Amino acid sequence: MKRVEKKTSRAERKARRPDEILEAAFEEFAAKGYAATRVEDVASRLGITKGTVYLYFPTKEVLFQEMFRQASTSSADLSTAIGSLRGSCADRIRGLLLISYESTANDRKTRELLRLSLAEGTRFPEAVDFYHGKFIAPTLAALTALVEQGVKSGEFRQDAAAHAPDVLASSIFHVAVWRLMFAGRKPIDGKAIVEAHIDLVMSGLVQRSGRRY
Amino acid sequence: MKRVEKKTSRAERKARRPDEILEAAFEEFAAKGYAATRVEDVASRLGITKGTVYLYFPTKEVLFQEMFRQASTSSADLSTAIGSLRGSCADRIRGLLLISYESTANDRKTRELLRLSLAEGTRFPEAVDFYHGKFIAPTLAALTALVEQGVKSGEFRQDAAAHAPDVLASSIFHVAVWRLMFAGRKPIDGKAIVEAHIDLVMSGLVQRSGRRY
Amino acid sequence: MKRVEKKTSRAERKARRPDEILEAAFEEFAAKGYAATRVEDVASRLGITKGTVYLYFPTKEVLFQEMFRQASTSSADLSTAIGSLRGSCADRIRGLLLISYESTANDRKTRELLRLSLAEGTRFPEAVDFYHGKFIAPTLAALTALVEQGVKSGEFRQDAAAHAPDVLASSIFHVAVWRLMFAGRKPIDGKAIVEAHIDLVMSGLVQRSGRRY
Amino acid sequence: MKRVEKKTSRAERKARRPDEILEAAFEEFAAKGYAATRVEDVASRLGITKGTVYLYFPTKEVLFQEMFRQASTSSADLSTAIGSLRGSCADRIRGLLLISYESTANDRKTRELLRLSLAEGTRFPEAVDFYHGKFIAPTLAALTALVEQGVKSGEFRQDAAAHAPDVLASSIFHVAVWRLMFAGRKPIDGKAIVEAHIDLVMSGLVQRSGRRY
DNA sequence: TATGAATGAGACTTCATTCAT
DNA sequence: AATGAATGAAGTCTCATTCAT
Repeated sequence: MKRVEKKTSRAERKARRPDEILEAAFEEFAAKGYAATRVEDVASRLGITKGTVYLYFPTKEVLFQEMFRQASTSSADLSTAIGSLRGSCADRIRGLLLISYESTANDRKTRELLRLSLAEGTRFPEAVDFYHGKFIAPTLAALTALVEQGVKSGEFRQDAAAHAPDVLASSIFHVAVWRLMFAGRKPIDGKAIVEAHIDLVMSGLVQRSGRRY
Repeated sequence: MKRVEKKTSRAERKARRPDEILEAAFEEFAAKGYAATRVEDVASRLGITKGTVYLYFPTKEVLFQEMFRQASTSSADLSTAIGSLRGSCADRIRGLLLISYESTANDRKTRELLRLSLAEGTRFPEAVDFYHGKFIAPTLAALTALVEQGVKSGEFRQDAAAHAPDVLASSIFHVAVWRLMFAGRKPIDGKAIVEAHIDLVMSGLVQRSGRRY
Repeated sequence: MKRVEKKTSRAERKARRPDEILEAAFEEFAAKGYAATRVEDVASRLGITKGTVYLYFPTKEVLFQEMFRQASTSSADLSTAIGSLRGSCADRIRGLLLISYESTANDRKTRELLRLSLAEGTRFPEAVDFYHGKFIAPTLAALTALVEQGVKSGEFRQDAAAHAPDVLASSIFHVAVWRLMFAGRKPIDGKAIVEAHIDLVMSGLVQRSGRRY
Repeated sequence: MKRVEKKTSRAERKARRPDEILEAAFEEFAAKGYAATRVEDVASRLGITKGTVYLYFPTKEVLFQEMFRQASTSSADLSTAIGSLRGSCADRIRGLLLISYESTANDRKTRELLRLSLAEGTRFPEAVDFYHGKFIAPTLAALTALVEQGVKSGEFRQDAAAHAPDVLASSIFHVAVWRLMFAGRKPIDGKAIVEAHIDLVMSGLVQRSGRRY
């Protein structure tokens, strides 16, 4: 294959190779799934040959696993963002969900990892564990903590504590799944939905003098 | 292969064959995805051979498409159930969502169709269209109608009309996706979550004298 | 591939396939060694394709092992022949060695198995065990028994008992190795050598009248 | 790769490289055969890389051929040793066979060259010629000369002259092949066998007093 | 109708060889 | 001189599809 950039030194190229390959692998696996992706397709994306891919990753399986690991890790760290939230529990929940939306439903990479988790979970259970540990668990844990705090402080209804975290998180999945299914064919305003969801759920969550619907 | 049931006549068997095969195909495709499923795996499930499958379906692709079509169609018809709802808009929405939950998130078959839509959508866009037409569109359309009616009648907040249908449907996606990802490994009480979700969103949706949180 | 014989029924063909393939595998492996033989070469010999070979043998390794096993087993059974020997110990030893010569050094198949044992013994230790069990052990065991008997009866020298079996068997290895190395390029009269060897070992090279050399 | 010996000068190292490589190649080819040996395996033995091997040998084939040539040549020169034999023909034959045993059956390197000759003879006929020219031909030629001389002088039987050289040499092949096949798994006392063989061939297995068997 | 032997295209993986550094 | 990244031909094995029985 032809040299793309003359300036890049061999050492630099070599240092970047694994990440480049992982990146290309992400694109291919996300687009076609594990089984339907050929190692050569991954290589072609970079203008290299399949042999070169095998220089860095011993098998297609490992390539997939490393790709998933890297893609999960390269995304913005939720925990950090979660730590910087301020305000009332309601405020913090809103902030948390918006962060979570941005990193999970609105971020193409994370969205595709969700697809891969669903599609390849049988063959790669660790991928699902990764996804859970990186995206789902932190959000739910933080939501649970905030909801409990809100209940304790009397800010939230007592009875809602049990399922509120799942309820709160659901619009994020909704938007993510929608986009995975319909790509650009049926566009939705994800942020507006998530905000409306927060708004509506919060109205219900917050203690009120009046009675229910 | 040995005859499984002696009583079934040849003609009966023959008449059922296509459906049996589609059923077996569903199981295999759901478990392994399109590319990783072998036509022989499908046949083995029925104790027949590859060749017989090709007697009824010309290619693996067609087998997948027919399987998807049949699996979508065999499920309970949402529209009928929707038509039988009675009561206030809130009541009918609650009823609708519970029906939708049962047929979408709580029904293994429909859940796996969601997985396949996400996993194979690139290769089989019609599958996605099917899924949308059969499960998503009817629910959203009915929700939209009910919300609009509720807004008109003053039962619901005006401003929430725009995104309420998506918000209301979210927990169903949430539960469906959760179960697809974690199977039995992280069980959730789907119905309770959906009900809590309805409860909380309704509290927010319903017109109230008091102010917001 | 074209049908070679119209008369052969499918079932007959199928029944013979494994042995045919093993036979072809023997020829290829013997000629080129394990690593240098392609499964396709084996198939081509029969006018079939590699896929067919994999219908009967799961891997090239198994093909080799089965081939070796079959080739060892298909050869004439030494033990039977050994049992039918009659006469003095010397007569029986002569008879035994001639049988052994015929089946080991003079039989192309067995000879090639010796080559494969030597060439592929590292990768296939069971092959060596097979060869030993089928060709070497029976001959040496019978020789040992006959020599012991001859020593007991006073027919043979006492002091020679220890190594006589190995000494007696030597010329067979000699002829076998020679033919493996030089094929037709340096022909030898194997039988004459083995007979001369028997003769000399029995009676001695040195002139009879006087004392030893 | 790290420098193995600090004291060795660059020039010295360079001068030795070809031989080092051939030595490493010998070990690898002997252990795995030509086709199963990777050039990189050879390099690794020396702590160098593939590329370096190609600096000295243009192809794997040439590497094998040069290795075989060098390994054959590096062994003790039979002809010299043969020339220094003294005594009766029987004595000289005994001496010759013991020398031949030491250099052929008892010397690991020569033994492995025999294996390679048998295993790779098809692909490398020159290897076989080398082996013959270096180890077999000199021994047989000397044996032939000695036997002829012994027959002429009346020391040996007339009738045995024709095949005696082959007969005399056979125990050496026997021991060599045995060791190649069974390595340490079935140890034999090679020298004792060769000596017993010489003894028996010279004097005969059969008791001396009477006539032949 | 059903079988399953056979095919052959195609995918993964290996490795001899090259060559820029 | 030495490296080792890169190539690409080649080999093992799989599997959708065909077709004679």
